[in-house]
Amino acid sequence: MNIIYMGTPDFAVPALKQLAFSSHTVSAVFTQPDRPKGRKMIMTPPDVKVCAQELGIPVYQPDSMKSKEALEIINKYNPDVIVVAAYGKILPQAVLDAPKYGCVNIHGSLLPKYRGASPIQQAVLNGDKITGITTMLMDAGLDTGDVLMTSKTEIGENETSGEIFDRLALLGGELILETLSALENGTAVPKKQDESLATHTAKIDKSYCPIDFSKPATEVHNKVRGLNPWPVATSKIGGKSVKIYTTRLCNKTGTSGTIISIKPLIIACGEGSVEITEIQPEGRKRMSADAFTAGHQIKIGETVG
RNA sequence: CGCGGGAUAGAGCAGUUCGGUAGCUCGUCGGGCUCAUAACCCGAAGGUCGUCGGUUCAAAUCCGGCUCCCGCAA
Repeated sequence: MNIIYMGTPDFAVPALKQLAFSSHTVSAVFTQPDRPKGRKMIMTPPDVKVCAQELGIPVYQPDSMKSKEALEIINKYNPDVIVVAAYGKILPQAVLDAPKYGCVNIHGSLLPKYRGASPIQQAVLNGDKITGITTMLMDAGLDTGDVLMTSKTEIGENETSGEIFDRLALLGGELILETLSALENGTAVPKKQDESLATHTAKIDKSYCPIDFSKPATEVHNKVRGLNPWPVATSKIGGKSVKIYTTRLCNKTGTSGTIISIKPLIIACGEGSVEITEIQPEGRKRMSADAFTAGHQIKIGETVG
């Protein structure tokens, strides 16, 4: 099939590669414009752009898909299907209607659960044991289109959003190939989503970061791994803010929000406690908890947060 | 020139104010204690103090340039 691919971050890269190396043809890639990033606000191209350029595929970065120009570019390529993965822009009806088979979205959850911007993080934050990838025919709503295929995967007790991201990105690449085959062969069966089961996820930002140690340990642990690798859960130790990258559940107990063990570094929560295994103090590099406690004067009973 | 922290032994840190013998916690190695140990005791190795230059009898420390790392904000 003749494909136009739309996607932006690293999550969308594996599927693009799989399609590019398949029997299909990716004739054009749409992605977000380059944006200033980091401390020096250096203009940085999206991961998908970098990948597409390596593959020698033309890249388009329109500010809006609602413009006439964007639609003209799409029509010029006369695509059989548009594949969308974490593109980050709303597609107007004219674009949705442009390809013969419509627009197929690769979404990082088992729809109708977790529609919206941060399905993977929310699954981890909620402590879900299972998640997956859904391919669906896009309609005008936000992730409300008919479901084509799904692929499930388990979430390990200590897995982070980043790890699930990587895994789902690969699964998404496999599933989109199967989905396109099914569409081509006419064996695809679109299923309506059960609206009563639908949930929405908002974009994650840094207001999610501070840890509340009065909450149960499982909730704290889910927050830490759900916000890893970005934006990362935070707290304060000894008056300095720290990022907490990884934790393990621990069954020791004590006054919530206090340090009850130095080696290993354990902090009591509302129920149970968590062992901190990787941490990053302000202005320092990421380090193991052992390294952190070796160089900082931490006392048992000290309050955290 | 958005604000700020940092670079010292394998790791994490102190020492810099006020120049004068290179320190701490941990790890490593050796020995001891112990039924035993990631516990405890004794000992040892390991550092051109990021880099270049300046001041000085003397610089980790004072002055200037450069490189790299990180937090905040976006």
